[in-house]
Amino acid sequence: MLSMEMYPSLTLGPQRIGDCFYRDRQAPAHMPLFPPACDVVAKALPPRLLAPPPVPNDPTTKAPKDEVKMELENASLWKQFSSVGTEMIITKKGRRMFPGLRLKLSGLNPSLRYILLLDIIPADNSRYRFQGGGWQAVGGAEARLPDRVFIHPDSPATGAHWQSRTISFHYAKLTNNTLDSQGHIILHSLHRYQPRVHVIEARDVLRWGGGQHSFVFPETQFLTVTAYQNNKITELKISANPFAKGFREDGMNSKKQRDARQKRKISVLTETLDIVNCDPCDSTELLPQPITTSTDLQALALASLPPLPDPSCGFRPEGASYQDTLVPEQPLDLGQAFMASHMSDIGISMANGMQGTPGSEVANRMIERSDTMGEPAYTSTFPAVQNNSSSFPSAPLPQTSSSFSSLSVPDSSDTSNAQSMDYPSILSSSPTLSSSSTTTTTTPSLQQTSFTFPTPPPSNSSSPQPLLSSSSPSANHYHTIPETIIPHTPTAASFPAPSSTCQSGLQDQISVHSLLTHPGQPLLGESMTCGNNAPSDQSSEAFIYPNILSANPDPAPVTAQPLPNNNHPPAPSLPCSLHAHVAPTSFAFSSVPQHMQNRSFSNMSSSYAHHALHLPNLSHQGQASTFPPSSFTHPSSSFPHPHPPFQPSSCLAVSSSFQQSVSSVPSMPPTAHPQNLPNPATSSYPPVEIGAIPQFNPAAPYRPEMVLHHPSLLPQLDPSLSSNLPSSTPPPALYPAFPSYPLRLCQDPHSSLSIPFRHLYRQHQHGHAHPQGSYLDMSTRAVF
DNA sequence: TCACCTACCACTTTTGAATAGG
DNA sequence: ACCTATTCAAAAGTGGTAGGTG
Repeated sequence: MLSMEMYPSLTLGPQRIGDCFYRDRQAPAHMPLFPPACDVVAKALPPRLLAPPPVPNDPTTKAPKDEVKMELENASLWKQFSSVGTEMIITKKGRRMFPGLRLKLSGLNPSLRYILLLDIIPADNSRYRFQGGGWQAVGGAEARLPDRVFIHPDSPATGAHWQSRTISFHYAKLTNNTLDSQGHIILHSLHRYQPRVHVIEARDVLRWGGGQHSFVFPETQFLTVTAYQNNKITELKISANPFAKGFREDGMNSKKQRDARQKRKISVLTETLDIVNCDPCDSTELLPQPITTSTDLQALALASLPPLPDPSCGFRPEGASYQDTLVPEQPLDLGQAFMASHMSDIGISMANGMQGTPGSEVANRMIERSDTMGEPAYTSTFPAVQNNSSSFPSAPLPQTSSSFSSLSVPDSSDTSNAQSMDYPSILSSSPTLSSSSTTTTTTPSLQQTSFTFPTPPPSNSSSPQPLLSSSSPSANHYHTIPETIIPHTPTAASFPAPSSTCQSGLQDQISVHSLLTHPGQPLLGESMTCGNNAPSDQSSEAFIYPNILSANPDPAPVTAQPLPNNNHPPAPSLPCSLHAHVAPTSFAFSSVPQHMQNRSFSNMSSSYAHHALHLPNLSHQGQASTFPPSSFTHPSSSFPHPHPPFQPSSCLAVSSSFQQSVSSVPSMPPTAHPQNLPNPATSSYPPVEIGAIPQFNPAAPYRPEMVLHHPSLLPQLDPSLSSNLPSSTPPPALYPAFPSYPLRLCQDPHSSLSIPFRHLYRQHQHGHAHPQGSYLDMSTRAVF
């Protein structure tokens, strides 16, 4: 509604998800979601991003911009996961993220309209494998995939709208299908990623506004998997995700229940067999054996189960193997109770012939409870997180644990803090809990420009640590990338923690930028520590998700305030910011013509359509080599330091303009190695780009007029419009775009921005829009 | 042989249409 | 006739798991 009012011209205004969905359904699937138009969009976007309009004189925007803050509402939940090593399932059809990103925005101008985008960039250039209870880098990352951005379904909406509610990106889906046509965010399995949220001011519905802010929450980093590797993660997901309720101890789909069902089946079969066959053979084989243990029973049952009883004999030796697989763990996991439950179950089934008797259920539950209670592992493990015991036993992290433990600052006050928290209790809380816990908000780390945050770690809060613990360590500081950017050496590191350390100022700055831009690097962590001494522990290789929870307590909402890129370069960090900007800018859309910058989005409505805009590799990769895991600072190492442990809660504030963060990375040619990044001068990214940065370049090619009056978008929705765009003239790229996805830009400034939205709109109308949000494909693939 | 991916299962939650009541 | 509340069924989201693939 609101949106509608706000954007009268847009018939589709910000709709409810349901509405979008409905439309989608209505629309025949015949339309490809990402028609060429998407490319256009992508093309259009980047440029704009790169050079956000200065809008210096606009009083209305200024104040707010500076204070734009974003908090991660469910930070505590994220921290719980990150302490163990967050894993996200990706499937061909697309899988939602859990936990989802629940954010609180503040500092926006209530009257201005903003677009919220979510993109996910590689956190480093490695591929991982779960070994020895931990994640370890085992090689280089795979080729980049098309960068897609998920547009929050409410976009565009006023600052008042965004600030009046919790912003959730839970509708965004992740897929490993490189040919995905649904617009889901495409990721590689077994890679580490960092979600980013961008707030873009849309002064006019049609154009990008001057303000762009990017936020990164280190604790939201995750590894993509097609099947969970870490049992602790599975437990956390089950306990916190309502949809997985069935897998909880008391759920009907719990291991126990499933086993019980299986047993029942078996028992039924066995009974049947007994009855039917009454064959001595069967009886002797099955029954005689004392069903002392559930396992035995199962084994027996299983053995007989699959193939119907052989006339000759129901029991099959081979079955043993089968049973082994099934049974073995139960005792371990569940303990006696479990076994008992089985026994009871069996007994009942045997006696009654079946299941489901209430009594048995109750008994089971009782048992289960006792199991839970008794099960130390779960609780202990969690809490232990901080300790070595950590979830990531693996390896190399040796000290990490110790270091982490030290880090973990027990903030008594901070209950939210995972560390202090009782894991079990946490678990018990369901999703909602998350929300509650979520109350603890974390602020994003500044990515680019602003490094204002050296705020001391809030003590309270939640906190803690992000996966990146490594990165986190420097919470307060924005680490820039370590001076020495070491080529990534995948093998060594187990989750390479992003190096938190930033050593040199310049580099730091750069690194910061690179963080954003470069996936390769641990975004956050590194950038966080700018300048400080953060120890860079390159050794960090070892662990990825340190158990740390967090040490830092600081709740405080250290809200990251992204610096408005536009107008004000963060003074303090200026140098850094510059680099950061520069690099990014230059590279990202170097090719993009400036005029592009001015593009407006014609139809925001389109966003509803759920399209994905492909931004040419915004985030990705470039990085890869840049930050070798080794380079990452290991949190553990860092801990000892003076720096307060990174606070997860505090995010990196990336105030930077969206463009920077976004653009920079993507554009990096694969070839361009991170190594290059660090040094601006040397870097492949020409300084020239700097000018492009609005903040720095007042004269930036921002042309308000173009943007301002946008004719109603609807009229332009016509698909044909896209054709109008100057198609792409591929702007000369300063930096070769990622090979796979060459960036093509639109020449026509006027149309360019609008196109994306038009496209979106159109898709929405006709394509398979995503009910829950739009996706922008930032990369222009030949495919499209 | 192993690591990884896919499809399917059973379960739960969410969503929207249909219906009933005021 | 209109609006609101309730009910129900379908759709979608979950992790587990067997089987397939390279």
